Amino acid sequence: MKKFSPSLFEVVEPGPRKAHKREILSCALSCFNEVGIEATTIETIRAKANSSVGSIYHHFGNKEGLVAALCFAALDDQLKLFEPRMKTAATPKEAIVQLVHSYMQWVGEKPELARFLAQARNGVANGPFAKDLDARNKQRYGDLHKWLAKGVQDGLILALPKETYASLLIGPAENFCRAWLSGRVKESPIAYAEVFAEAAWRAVGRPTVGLPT
Amino acid sequence: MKKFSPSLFEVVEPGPRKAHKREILSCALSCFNEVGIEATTIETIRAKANSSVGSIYHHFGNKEGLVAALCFAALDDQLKLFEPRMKTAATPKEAIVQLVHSYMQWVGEKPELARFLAQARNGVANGPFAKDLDARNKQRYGDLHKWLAKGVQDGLILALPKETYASLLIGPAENFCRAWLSGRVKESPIAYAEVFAEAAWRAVGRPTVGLPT
DNA sequence: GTATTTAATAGAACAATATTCTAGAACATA
DNA sequence: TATGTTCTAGAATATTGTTCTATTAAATAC
Repeated sequence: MKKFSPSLFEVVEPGPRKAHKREILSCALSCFNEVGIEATTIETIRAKANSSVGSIYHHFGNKEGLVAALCFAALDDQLKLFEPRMKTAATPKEAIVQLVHSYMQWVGEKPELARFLAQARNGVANGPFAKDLDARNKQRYGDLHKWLAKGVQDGLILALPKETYASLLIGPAENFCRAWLSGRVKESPIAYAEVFAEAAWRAVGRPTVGLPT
Repeated sequence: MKKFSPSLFEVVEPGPRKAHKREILSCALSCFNEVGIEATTIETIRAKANSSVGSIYHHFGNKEGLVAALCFAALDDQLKLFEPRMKTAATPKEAIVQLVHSYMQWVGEKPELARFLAQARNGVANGPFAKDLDARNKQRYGDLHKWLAKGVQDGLILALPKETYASLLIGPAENFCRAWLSGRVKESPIAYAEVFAEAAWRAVGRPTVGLPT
C-alpha cells in the first residue's frame, strides 16, 4: 500500500489531465512489486486505481504496454541522477566512479522502481518495445564511452575488448543490487557504493608502477 | 526447432519410462526460448511434444512447476562443469579463475539453457520454489567461500565486505553473458573468459608491491 | 500368472484473465 | 453552442491456465 512521491510520474505524464493515468501507473507499480508482474491481473490494478479496464487499455494498449511505460519511467528517473553526474566528471576515473555511485544510489533510494525494473527489463528487451530500450541505452552511455576511449589513449585505462567495459564496470554493482532487492543481502547498495566504485576502477584502470595508493 | 543432446535431461529424469517427460521438458525449453515464457501457452507445448494437458499437469503440476523443473535442470547441468573444476583449484586465484571460466564456458556451450535461465531465474526466485533455489546456491558456493576466507587470511585477497565478493567475481561475467544471449554483443563469452577471469582477480586480489606481472 | 494398486495419458469441462467493443461522459476547440 | 476528440465505463468475447473424469499402461503383490 506504499505511496510514491507525487512527482515521480509527473515527469513522463505531466499535468492535471493525466492525474488518472499517473494513478494507474502508481497502482500498477505497487501491484507488480507486491505479487509480481505475471500474478498481477488487470482487474487487481483496476480495483486499486478505482479505474476501469477501458481506461487502462485506452492509455496503455495492453498489459505489456503498461509494463513498458513503467519501465521507461524508471529509466528516465534513473537518468535524472546519472546524467548531471557524468557531466561533472573531469577524468576517466571520475566518470567511472560517478557511474557506479549514481547507479547504486538510485537503487538504494528508489527500491520500488529498481525492483520493478529488474523484474521487467528482460521481458521488455524482447517484446515490441525492444527498439526503444536499445535507443535509450545507446545515448545514455555515449559520454562514458568517450571517457573510456580517452583513458585508453592516455594510458590510464587498460586496452580491453570494447564490448567488455560496460560489463566490467556495472556488472558487480548490478549483481549486488539484484541480490539486495530480492533480500539475499542486507546492507544497502549505498553503503557499498565506494567499494564497488573502487573495484570498478581496479578492473579497468591501468596499474601505476610502484606502491599501491 | 532445435533439438538438444539426448543426454541433457537424462541426468534429472533418467530411464526409458521418463522419455515422454523429457520430451515435454525439451519442447518447453524450445518454446520458452523462441517466444518467451509468458507468451508460450500450455497448448503450444502440448502440440509440439505430441502430449496432452493431462500429462503435462501430471508431471509438473502447473506452468510454474514446468519452468522451475527446467530451471533446476539447467543449474544441475551448470554444476556438472563447475564442481570438478573447483576441486582442482590449489590457490584462491585458481578458484576464482575456474569460477569465471566454467561459468562463461557453460553459457557459451549451452546458450539455450543459459538464455532460459536468465529469463526464468527472477520468477523462480520469488515463486514457491525460492527455498530450493536458495539451498542450491548455498552449497554450490561453499568451496569458493572457503578459498576466499583463506585468501584473506594469507594476505592474498583484499579484505572486503563478505557480501560483496560474489558480485565482484561473477557480476561482470554474468552481465556480459546476458548481453550476448540477447544479441547485444557478438563475441562469444568463451572468447573473453580470460579477460573476465583476470578482471575478477584484479577486483579482489591483493596487489603485490612492485611491477605488475 | 492373475489381481491389485499405482502411474501415466487423454481430452472434455471449467475458471480465470486478457482483450475488444459499444456507448456515453468530459473536455477542447471553433 | 456545435463539433470533434479524448477519456471512462462495463458488458461481451476470446484466450489460456487448471481441474476432472475416464482410460490405458505399468509395476507390485499374492
